[in-house]
Amino acid sequence: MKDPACKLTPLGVMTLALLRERDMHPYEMLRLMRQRHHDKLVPITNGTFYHTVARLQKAGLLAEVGIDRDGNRPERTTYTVTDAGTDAVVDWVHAELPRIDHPLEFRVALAESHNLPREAVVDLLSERRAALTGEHRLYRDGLEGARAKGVPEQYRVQTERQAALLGAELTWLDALIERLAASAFPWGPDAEPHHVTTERRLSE
Amino acid sequence: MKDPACKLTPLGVMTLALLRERDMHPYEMLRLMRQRHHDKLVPITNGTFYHTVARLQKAGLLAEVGIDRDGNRPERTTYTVTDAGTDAVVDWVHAELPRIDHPLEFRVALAESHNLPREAVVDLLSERRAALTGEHRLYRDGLEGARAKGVPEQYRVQTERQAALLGAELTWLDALIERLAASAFPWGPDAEPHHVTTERRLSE
DNA sequence: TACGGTATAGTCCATATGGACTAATCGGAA
DNA sequence: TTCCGATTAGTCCATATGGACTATACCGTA
Repeated sequence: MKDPACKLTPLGVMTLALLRERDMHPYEMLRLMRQRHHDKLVPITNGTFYHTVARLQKAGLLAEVGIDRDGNRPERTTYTVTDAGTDAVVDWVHAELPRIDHPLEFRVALAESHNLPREAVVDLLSERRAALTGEHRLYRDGLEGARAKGVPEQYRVQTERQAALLGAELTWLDALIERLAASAFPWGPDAEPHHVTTERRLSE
Repeated sequence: MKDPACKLTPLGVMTLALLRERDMHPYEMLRLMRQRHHDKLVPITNGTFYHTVARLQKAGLLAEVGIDRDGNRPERTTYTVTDAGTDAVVDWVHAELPRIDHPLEFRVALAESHNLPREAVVDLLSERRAALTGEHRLYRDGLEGARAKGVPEQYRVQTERQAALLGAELTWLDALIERLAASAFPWGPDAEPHHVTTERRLSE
């Protein structure tokens, strides 16, 4: 039922999400993403990006809305996101938000989680917290066992780090869920629409 | 000078590192890595793994040492790591340990850092700490600015998480560097050789 | 006016990845 | 004995990725 969204890559999701703000041509999306440092979230290279756009179009998740030409520069095709594309983003976030493998996917899902209603996000993040707690215990037990068995510390540093980071993530997650559930701040695209880009427009 | 090691993938490094323990055939490496949960560190799929071995062999980093046959099952080629392969691991860890982009690569580098002498690791991790501190400040400043500009909290959650995790990593890293520098525990493969696998051997 | 550098807007290709598929053998139950 | 499923040991291919390359237009300077 929620199957067709399975093939989306993180960059694909970010592309669709960007187009929800307004219609754009590919190079403009590239510039925007880089200006907003979204390339810290996901590696964005030219080749991958243009391929992604082509794939999304073939999948019917975005569509051309016009071709304009500025001066004598190459034509630029402007794209818009389709209804299927909007649904795909929502479904993808729904699927990735509770998962604890795929750290990269989670970051993107979290960044786009405002596309879902507050209660859904609280539920999905609680599910994630449960999984994370289990994973944390697994690591701590594993380390305990290794220490007991006399595995030297130099072979455990990586696992110790992982356990420490899992702990930190749990702390952060608990705080977020609590604030979300208590409605400590507004949520949802209707509540506070993404403010329109104030930077100088690209063409003009 | 340290150039030829540049093309190594994380899985390639782990493969070479495994072969430093003893000669093995590919399927045995696969089993061992999975038994040791190295697939939590790096995704390990069949296709990728066998391709990786082939690539390493073509690059001269590992070499066949014999083909045996057990019963009537398919032949298994046993591999060993070459001197070039050993150097490549050391160079790769040297290059990746101080870097703060490439989180996956860092985890592998950390897991294999015992291949380097203690002082080198202290230096490289200190370099990493400096970079990490800068990144952390960047995030905190960015968040400060966003808050000042009135960017709604729902659009900042991902960045807040990143900042929190950076903080946790700094804390962990400081502790590790201090203990390493103070020689709080043994270090280096000569100090405490990796204990020989106690599990039941595969063939026999 | 010639000229070099940067911004625009991509294309192209070698390589890496994931996962479905193959094929033989072994062990145990009916 | 025969059949079923798991284990062993990979192969193969479609797709994704990174990064080098192209080509034009604009802008400031000498």
